[in-house]
Amino acid sequence: MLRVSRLADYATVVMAFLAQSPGGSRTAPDIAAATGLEIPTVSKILKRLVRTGLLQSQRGPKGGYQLAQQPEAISLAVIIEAMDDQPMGLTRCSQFLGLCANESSCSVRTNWQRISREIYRQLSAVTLADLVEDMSASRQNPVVTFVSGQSSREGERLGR
Amino acid sequence: MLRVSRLADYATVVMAFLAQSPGGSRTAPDIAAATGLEIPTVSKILKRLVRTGLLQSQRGPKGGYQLAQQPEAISLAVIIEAMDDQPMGLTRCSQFLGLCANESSCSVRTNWQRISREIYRQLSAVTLADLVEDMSASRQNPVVTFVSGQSSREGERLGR
DNA sequence: CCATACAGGACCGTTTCAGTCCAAAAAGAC
DNA sequence: GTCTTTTTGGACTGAAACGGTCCTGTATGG
Repeated sequence: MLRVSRLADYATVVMAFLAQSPGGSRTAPDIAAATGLEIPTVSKILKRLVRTGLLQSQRGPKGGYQLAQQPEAISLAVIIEAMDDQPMGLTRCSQFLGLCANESSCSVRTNWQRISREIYRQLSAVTLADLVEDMSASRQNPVVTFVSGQSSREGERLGR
Repeated sequence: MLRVSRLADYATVVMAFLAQSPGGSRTAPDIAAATGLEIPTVSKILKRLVRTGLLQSQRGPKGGYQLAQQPEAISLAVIIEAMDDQPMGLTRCSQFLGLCANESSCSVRTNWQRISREIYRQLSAVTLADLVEDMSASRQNPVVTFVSGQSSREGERLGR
């Protein structure tokens, strides 16, 4: 199984809503109503997004949340990362050291690290603007290459 | 958080061991000893790998497990998939229908589906042979383009 | 001064996953 | 033919992680 946590999933929905909503800040209850999520849950997500600098907040009446940057400047990777404090990595032994005896000689581990890094790069190449964009509509100029673009352009080979 | 389940992680190690071990089958206790995992755990993993056709098994004395195909023909994606019965997908709403009210109009959901598909493709491009290969040694001919290769060659644009 | 809204942290409940065990069947060996 | 070795399938258990909730405090504007 390979999966994004539910909180990270929700976070992308929340961010997408804020990206689409017109200028000015939205309150947590507003966002909850719009996304169909519970207020405490949305609130928790919003707090983390503020702490990591993805959102700006304003207290008091007329307060609320808004994007700290343009949708084009916010990547999926940072949104996902904002939801957890652990370092990014698909497998445990590629995240933490000292879990396995034959760590030093394990080619699987080092290769998993490369793969994790590559997938992270892919997620970094997708922006909030991409996520909001309705891809179902046929377009004349498919400029955005989305996930696959970045690495191919640079001819990356997993760090070799 | 984006992570592979621990069982899937172990499965890659088990498969890597079998790929590296000389011809003939290995018993579950053998594999457990070699990988440092518990016998029941390894056994559970082996059963699933057999059921999905990645391994061949032989009962009785002189029995054991061995790869059903060449390491070059087994991808990371199928190993990971073998460990769970759920359909592949990074987010819930991209896996199952009917979880969200505004499913039909949600661009986030459809875009997540594309991203999931793309990452699946990346994992399909990595074979067991790649995983076993020691990448730390400097090589003269870096032919294997690993994760990033496949999609760039085909100029994929997430299904557009 | 009061109402509104965010901030931070603590806390609990539940699901999910990893891990274990047991009875059964198959396949050689003697 | 029987005994031993090994896989098979399922059920069961324990624990940890995660999602979700709540409470107290602080800032802001009317």
